[in-house]
Amino acid sequence: MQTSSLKEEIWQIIAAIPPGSVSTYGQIARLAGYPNHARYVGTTLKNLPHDSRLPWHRVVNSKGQLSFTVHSQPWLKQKNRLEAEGIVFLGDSFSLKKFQWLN
DNA sequence: CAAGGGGCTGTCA
DNA sequence: TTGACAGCCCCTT
Repeated sequence: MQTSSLKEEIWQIIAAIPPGSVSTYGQIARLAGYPNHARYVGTTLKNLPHDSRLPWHRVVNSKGQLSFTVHSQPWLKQKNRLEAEGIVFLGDSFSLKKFQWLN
C-alpha cells in the first residue's frame, strides 16, 4: 500500500524486531532510509494509539537506556516488558551491545 | 502558508 | 568518564 508517510515505514521496521532484541531510535531511522530521523522515531512512538501491537518497548536510545525518566511509570513498564523477553538489566540500563538487534 | 516541537545523536571539553 | 550544546526532518496546529 502507499505508505506515504515515514511513520508507517517506522512501524514496519519496529514490528520486525524479534523478541529478546532491542533496537535504537537511530538504527530504526537508518533502516527506514533516513539516517537523521532518530528524533522523529521517538515522536512517532509517542503518538502511537494505545491499541497498537507494535513492540515499542524494544526501542531504546543509543546508550542502552530507556528514554523515559528513570523509575517513572512508563519507564518501569518498558523495563518489565524487556525483562520478560530476556533482557537483563544492570541497574537502570543494560548491555546494548549484547541485546541490540543485528539486521 | 508559516512556525514550533519532539521517548535522539554525535562531538567537544 | 560524564555533562552540555546544536542540528537533523517530519507532522500538527
